[in-house]
Amino acid sequence: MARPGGRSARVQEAVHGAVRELEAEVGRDALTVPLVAARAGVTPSTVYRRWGDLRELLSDVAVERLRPEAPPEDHGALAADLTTWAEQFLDEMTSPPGRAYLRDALLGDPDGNNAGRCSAYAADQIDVILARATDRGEPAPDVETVIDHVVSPMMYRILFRPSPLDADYAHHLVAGLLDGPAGAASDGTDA
Amino acid sequence: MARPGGRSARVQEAVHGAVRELEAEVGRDALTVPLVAARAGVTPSTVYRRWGDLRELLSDVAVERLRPEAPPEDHGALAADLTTWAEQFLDEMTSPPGRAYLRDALLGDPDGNNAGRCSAYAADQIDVILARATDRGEPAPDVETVIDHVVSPMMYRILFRPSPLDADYAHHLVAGLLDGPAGAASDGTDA
DNA sequence: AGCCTTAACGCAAAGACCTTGCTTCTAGCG
DNA sequence: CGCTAGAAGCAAGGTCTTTGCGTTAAGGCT
Repeated sequence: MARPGGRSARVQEAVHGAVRELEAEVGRDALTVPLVAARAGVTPSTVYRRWGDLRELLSDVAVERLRPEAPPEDHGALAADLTTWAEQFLDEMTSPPGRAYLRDALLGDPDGNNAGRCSAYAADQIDVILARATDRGEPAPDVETVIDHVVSPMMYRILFRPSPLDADYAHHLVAGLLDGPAGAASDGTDA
Repeated sequence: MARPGGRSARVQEAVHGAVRELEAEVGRDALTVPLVAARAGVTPSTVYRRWGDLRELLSDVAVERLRPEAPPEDHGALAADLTTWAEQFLDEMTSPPGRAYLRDALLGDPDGNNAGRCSAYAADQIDVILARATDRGEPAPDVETVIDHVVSPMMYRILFRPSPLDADYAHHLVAGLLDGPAGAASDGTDA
């Protein structure tokens, strides 16, 4: 049984905090379970039992850091909202820490739950943007379409390509989506 | 200095072979450096010195397995070639072993070389398909455009989404590219 | 052909990490 | 207030990882 309010929660917070502190102090590559456990004031076996592995622990912490802290900015028009969001998203994810968190989140993730959460964060943000557009009466594409045309290409290039990416690329993708073919209509994409 | 033809090459082949054998015999999760080394007939320290890490070794082996073994099939038309290739690509990558190799390849890859190689494999295959189309006189999109519109969405969903993917999705992506906006014209995408 | 140079491997010891059985603690419940 | 069970502490044992040093062998040179 989960006991969210008790000792378990305190331990989890202490361990997550220890990871964040030590990442800043000694660097991500120098982290070890015994080190984190000592900083958090728990025994290593506690960490191993709860997370099973340093990578899974780092994955948990990384996902926390990838969670957006605020809803996307409202610029009064779909194109501006999407473009700004995509630029900020790309900027965050291409930065060295962003890449590191992304890798960690994907890496220590046997069942894909954390990866799914990352994807859901982006989808939620996009959903807000599209809902605003609909409220304004603007025609808006489907969330899945935005993911296919904007999020996926950025992620693919971040993960697989060494070359750097700039805001122009994000702009180009959004323009290709909105000015393009099925511009504002949903096209029934589904996974 | 690299000494490609000598002992180094034999050791590398023996170790790679040991990984493939043991993956089949005991499963990927049961692999350890000492185990692989013993099977390959080398000492663990050799593996640690050359690869540094079990993950980097697995990454190397995984990239080898992701290399396409033959040029894409020629069906006499761009749409058929791309659709067939995308379907086969998706099928390979969504299979449990495909996902595992993909994860391993991305995972133990500090400088992104292996990820870049994976991306280059796909780009090369697409390049062949597009060159054929051009030779036939068909209008063909840019490689980068195909990557943005077809490869990236598949990869994103494989890596970040738990839901299964079928051939219809690949078909849908190719159709969206060719029937869509810039259908056959290059649009100058670049990383 | 035979020596030289040097990268790469083998060996072995030391240290760090991971696992696991058992005990103790504490939050929630009757 | 006592009970129950999930979670943490403790400690020992085993496995993995690192590292220094000697040896081997591939490639170059005369």
